[in-house]
This record gives sequence, C-alpha cells and structure tokens, in this order.
Amino acid sequence: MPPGQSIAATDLANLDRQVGYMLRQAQLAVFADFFAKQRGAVLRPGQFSILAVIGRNPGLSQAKVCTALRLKRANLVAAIDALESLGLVRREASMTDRRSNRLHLTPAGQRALQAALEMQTEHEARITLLLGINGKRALLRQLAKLCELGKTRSSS
Amino acid sequence: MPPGQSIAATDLANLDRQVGYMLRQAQLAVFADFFAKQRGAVLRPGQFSILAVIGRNPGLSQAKVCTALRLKRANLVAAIDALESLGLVRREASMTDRRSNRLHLTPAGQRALQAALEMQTEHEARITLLLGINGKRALLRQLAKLCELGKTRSSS
DNA sequence: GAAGAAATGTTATGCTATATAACAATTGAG
DNA sequence: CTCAATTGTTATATAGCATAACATTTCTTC
Repeated sequence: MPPGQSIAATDLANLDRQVGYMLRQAQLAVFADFFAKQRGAVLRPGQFSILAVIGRNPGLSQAKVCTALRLKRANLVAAIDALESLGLVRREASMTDRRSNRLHLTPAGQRALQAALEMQTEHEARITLLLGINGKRALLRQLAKLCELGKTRSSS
Repeated sequence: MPPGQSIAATDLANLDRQVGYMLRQAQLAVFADFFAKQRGAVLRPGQFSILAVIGRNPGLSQAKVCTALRLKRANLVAAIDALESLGLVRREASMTDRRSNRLHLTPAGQRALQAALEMQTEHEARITLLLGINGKRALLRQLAKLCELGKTRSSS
C-alpha cells in the first residue's frame, strides 16, 4: 500500500486531537519500545520501577513503595513475591516495626537493575532522537502538570 | 500535610524524568479525570472511542474499527456485544460482504455519544486550563511523534 | 472456473494491571 | 488501657490486551 493511503481512511472522529486518547496511544507505543529494548532482561515496566525505587532506597517498606509508585498494597505483594522468587529482591523483617518488611536488592537484583538501566538509557535516547532534547523536556513538563489532575482528591 | 513535604519523600530514582513512567502517570490522572467528568454517563474511555468512530463512520465493519483504534478483532467482539446489549450499537449484516457486519448507532447510542462528547469537551477544557492552549498543542504534537515508535514495525 | 490464500467475525483462553474487602498482627493516640 | 490506624496478606473481581483456532466468505492466481 503506497504511503498517503488515498482510499478511505476511517474518520477518527477527532480522537487524535484529544489528550486522553493520544496519551494512551503514545504510552502503548513507548512501552512497546521499552519492552523491545529490554532484550535479554525480563523486566517489565512495573517491575523495573519497583526495582529502581528499592535500589535507591534500601530497606524501604512495602507501604512506602506503594505510595511512591501509586500502587495498592494488596497488589505489591504478588509483585514482590515474583521478584523474590526471581532472586532479585529480599524481604527482611524490620526490627523497629514488626509489621513491616525492609526491602533490599540482592546482588543479582542490583545487576538486573543495572542492566535494565542501561537499556533504559538507550530507550530514552531513542525518544530524545525523536522529540529533540527541548521537545522531550517540554513534554515532561506538560506530563507533570497533567499528573496534578489526580492530586485534586484531598487526602480524605 | 503542608506543601513541600519535609519528612522523607522516597527517592523516585529519577523515574519522574523518564518519558515512559510519566506517560503512564499522566494517563492514569487524565483517565481518572475523564471518568470523574462522565457523571451520569456510563461510558469508559474505550467504549467512548468506539462509539465516536462508529458515529463518524456509520456502517463501518468491526475490522475497520479495529485498525482505526488499534484493537484486536477478538477483543472488539465482547465490546460490541456490551454496547449492543446497552442498546447503543446495532450490528447489521452487510449485503456486499456476508462475512462482515455494518455497525450503526441506535438513537439511544447517538444520544449517549452526544452526551459523552459534551462532557469530553468539559474535560478537555480543564486540561487546556492546566496546560494553556499552546502547551496543549505542543503536547499533542509530541505525543503524535511518540506514536511513530510503534509504527516502526513494517507490515510484516 | 477451481484451488489455495487471505479476510472476517467468533470462541476460548491466558496474563497483566488494577481495584476492593476482609483479616491478623502490630503500633500509635488519647 | 482502649480504640483507632498501619502493615502485610489473602481472596476476589474487573478491564485491557494478547494468541490460537475455527467456520464462513471473499479474493487471487492459474
């Protein structure tokens, strides 16, 4: 099919001028690219973010991870279970609060995070190539503003 | 909690400087706002986009809807089933191609779409207020570029 | 026109992400 | 001390997305 499909491109009903729709499409594209870049590594975006936060904050509790990444406590359990049985994360009983666990990366976890970070850098570089450094900066600024839509809910 | 949380904000490991992570967070915030704006209407983002496309292209086949919205044929079946049992969409057997269905909005479907579009307008206005008209335009442009990451896969 | 390839809608199935409710153990506040 | 809140956990449900297989129908190619 030659470029500039002349036939009957379905009318998208201006969906492509709406922020929500385009956000979803862009996110799918970016996640797919992220995943494609992670050759060899088995980390999916969610696992990657969890590993990264634990790596930066050794001894963090699960509840803290949840508030940082906006996850539900109940959902993090299985995620940590998986990372633990992959040998990447270790739960350690806290001695100051016997309810909570202190999370640490195992040596394998640190290596995995390191490898993922390098591929992530490639991935981001590809995005920078596409948007330009200023375009990317501007994009991040707008996205940060959009996140404030969610914060409108008071702590209730 | 006063602004500028002074305690110990968990280190996000620069995740908030990465396009993928921020895209996901922004999308969650925007979808939540979309949903909040749809008081009374029962349409979720996916259903809304399907209704909108059918509204603009009466008689469209399911396959065409799928390519337009990047859905899988198998997944659209249940979606149309639901919209049909809500009385919003009607499947009509095509007479020129006995494999395919021609999709139409029922009168109720047109009203629902109309109502959803109005609330969508409010929703977009709120976003415009947050980003500014130029900011929003710039955002849409960058998001469109990002979508090209996905198109890299040739037709195979 | 006949044979093989492709498209269409469908069912079945699985996985991931996300959400809520309930619970026991522990900690904190009054 | 008593009651409320926090933490990790289990169970459960839903939405979104993916693949494989299938029957019917259409298209292609000879």
